[in-house]
Order: sequence, then structure tokens, then C-alpha cells
Amino acid sequence: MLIAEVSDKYDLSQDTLRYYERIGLIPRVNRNKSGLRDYTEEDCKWVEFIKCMRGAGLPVETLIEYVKLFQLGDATVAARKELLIGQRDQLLTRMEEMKRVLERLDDKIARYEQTIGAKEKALMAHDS
Amino acid sequence: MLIAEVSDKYDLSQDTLRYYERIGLIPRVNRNKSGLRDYTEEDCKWVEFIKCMRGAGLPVETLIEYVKLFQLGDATVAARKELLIGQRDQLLTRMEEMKRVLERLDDKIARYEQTIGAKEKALMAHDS
DNA sequence: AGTTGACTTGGAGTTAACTCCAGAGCGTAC
DNA sequence: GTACGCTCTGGAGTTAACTCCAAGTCAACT
Repeated sequence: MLIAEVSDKYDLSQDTLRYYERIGLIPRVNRNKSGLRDYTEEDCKWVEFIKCMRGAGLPVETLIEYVKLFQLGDATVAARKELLIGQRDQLLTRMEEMKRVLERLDDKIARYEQTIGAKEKALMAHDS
Repeated sequence: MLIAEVSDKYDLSQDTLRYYERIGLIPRVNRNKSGLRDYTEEDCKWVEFIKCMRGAGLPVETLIEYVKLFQLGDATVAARKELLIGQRDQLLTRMEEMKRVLERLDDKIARYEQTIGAKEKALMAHDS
């Protein structure tokens, strides 16, 4: 699978895919005889995983660390688990904060609705 | 209220407070006779609101727009409401994505737990 | 043989959101 | 009256995460 197809499939620019590989955010992709990247299924799974984690805001640095640990093999299983737990907890914290803000926004919107409603009523009264 | 106190109260650096004011993320704060910022209750409410919204990831640009609309007065009530609705929807979308990622992380962590459990079991067997 | 189009690399540029700094003003403490 | 501490302004620097670019390679057409 060439880079163009992967780019289309996961909606990541070719530049981003090359960048991710360069910084070790995904393991190195093999090149074919012409020197072009030839993504395996495995590579694609990494791309998908990283895209997913980045989408939730996990930092690039942390994900690089995860990939590094992964490449070190079975000895790092515990460390990888701990890393994921740390990220999971932070994610949860952020979600909780966002939930509070969501409620606050809903409140504020409801109040704006009231304001507008009141104004319309005033106009109606003026009309009649 | 001087900037130091506001900085302490909301855990925002003085530089950040000045920066927010400079770019219009909070309305201009009055200066006392010596030229120092003297935050009113109103100013503090803005600081708190902006800090809260930024904490949930609402973009600075959008919040500046909101403040601008606010300063234009009652004529912009509807526009402000629409702006908030837009941000609310985006926030919700991001939260949903994060929720999916959270579940995926939990899954992955559970699988790591199994892996580690299995390894321990193997060690036990070897011991006996 | 030459042009086209996709891809390569290394490196520079961009964007958002701060963060830091130099030089100066003001008010109190010695 | 000068040293100290707090704050001021305008502008430069930083960080994270891309994004863009120039120069070159390679295979496939024409």
C-alpha cells in the first residue's frame, strides 16, 4: 500500500504520515525496490491507532514513548500498561472538565433563549 | 484588585492575564492613578469565564469574537447565542470521540492486565 | 529520449497560545 | 534620596504539532 492510499484511507496528509514516521510516532515503514513506502497491514494498524489517540488529544511525545516501549518487546508490557493508565486517567479528567463546561454552556444558551423570548414578546405587545 | 491577586486567585500567570487583555480575550481593565491594572468584580468574572472555557479547549479566536459581540451590546444577543451553540456542539463531538478512545484504552489496559496475569501464572507453575 | 506524475529526503516555515524579557514608572521603607 | 518591590509596555522567544518546499529519483507513457 503506497502512501497516497493510506493518506486517503485515514484522512491524514502524506506530510503528516511521513512526519509521524520521522519522529517515531509510528514504526519505520519498509520501502519497495523504488524506495517508496510500502505500508503493510501492521503499519496501517499503527496509523489508525495513532490517529485515534491523537484525535483524543494524547500528546505526540507520550505516544512516541509508547511506540518505543512496544518495540522493546515483552519486557515493557508493564510499563506500557502504566503509560496507558496514566493517559486514560488524564483523558477522564479532561472529559469531566469538559462536561462541566458543556453544562455551563447549555445554561448560558438557555438564558440567551429566554432573553430573546422576552424581546419577542415585547415586540408582540407593541404590535397589538 | 491588583494583577497579583487575580493571578493567584485564578491560577493564571500575570503574563497570561496581560496577554488575554491585549488580544481582547477579556475586556480592557481600568488602571488606577499609578497606571496599574485594578480588576473589578466584573473583570474577575470575565477572567473566570475565559479560564473555564479555555480549559475545555474553546479556541482563543472564538472567545475573542464572543467578547467583541458582548461589547456591542443587546443587538448581538442572537449572534452570541449562535456562537455558543456552535461551540457547545463541537465540544460535544470532541467528548464523544474522547469517550470512544477512553473505552478503547480501557480495553487495551484490560488486555495488558491479562497478559501480565498469564505471565505471573507461568512463573508460578515454574516455581512449583 | 523526453515529459509526466507520484514519491523521496532534509530542512525551513507556520499556527496557536502562551511565556519571557528589557527598560521604565511609581510608591513605600530605610 | 535612594533602594526595593510591584507593575507597566512593546516586542521577542518558545513549544507543540504539523505543513510546505526544493531538489532529486524512479517508473510509465508518447
